[in-house]
Amino acid sequence: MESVFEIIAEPNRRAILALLVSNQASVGEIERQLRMTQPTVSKHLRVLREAGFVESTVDAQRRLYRLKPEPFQEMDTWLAQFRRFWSAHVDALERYLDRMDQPQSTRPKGKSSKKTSQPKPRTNQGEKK
Amino acid sequence: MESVFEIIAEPNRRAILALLVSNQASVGEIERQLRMTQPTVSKHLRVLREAGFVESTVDAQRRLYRLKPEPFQEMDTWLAQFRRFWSAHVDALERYLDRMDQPQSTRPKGKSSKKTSQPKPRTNQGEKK
DNA sequence: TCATTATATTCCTTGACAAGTATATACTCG
DNA sequence: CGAGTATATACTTGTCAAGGAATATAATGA
Repeated sequence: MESVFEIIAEPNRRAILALLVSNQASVGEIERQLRMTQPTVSKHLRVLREAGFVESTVDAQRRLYRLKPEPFQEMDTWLAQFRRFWSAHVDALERYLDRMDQPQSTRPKGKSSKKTSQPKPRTNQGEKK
Repeated sequence: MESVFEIIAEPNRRAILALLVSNQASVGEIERQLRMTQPTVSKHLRVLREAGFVESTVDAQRRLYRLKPEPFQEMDTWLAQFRRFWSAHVDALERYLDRMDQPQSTRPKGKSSKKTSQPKPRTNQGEKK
């Protein structure tokens, strides 16, 4: 359980994080809102705390948990290496759809401001099993 | 193995994705570059393919694998709900560091009451929105 | 002090999954 | 055709994490 990716692989932990994004919450509040048992909530919160996703402060007998930003930034950094790739694909899709909108011979107005070069047709190929 | 988050929880799969971001590659190339056994590579590629992270085309006896954008966009969408939160924190940290840079007085002494401290060295890079 | 509330922890069982080994499938070329 | 190459799959095993039940710890208030 070392990486941030393993931490968020667990659905209940993602639910807890999504809950905490709007407000801090106590264990009992999380327990009721997400309909999980109390030990389950506490155990997931421990994992999240040790991974730096949340921190807690004491309020009488309660403990209030709230998000910490660092692991999210780390995920975003990892994702960034793919961002250029996928946005290129989105652009290609946009150009394709733009062209579909136009009658095939004449294309009077350019909606997308990108370049309209089309060097390579997509390899559209089926999968089998 | 349902969600995209479980897929990328596995370090070898993340390595494969990171390798494919620059170029498509055959199973054998992945095997050599990442020093994994061939069945391990094939099995991870199967998982990645079924989850929509990669697609393959046949080139003689080889199969060339390349990335597909959709799951990355899905991750980005999930991450987006936290982005407002963490950028607010980055802004707060920046303001704090800006204030530290000022040689001015008006330094309140003991300010924080209860907080889990988090030592963070400042990496200097000025950026404003 | 005791009772109550809130949370953390321990023990146990179960299931998922990753890797290794062996084998199967598929394509190419002589 | 057979040999060689490239990839996929089957089967087994070890590890590890998630959840349930019970219990421990801690703070509050009477």
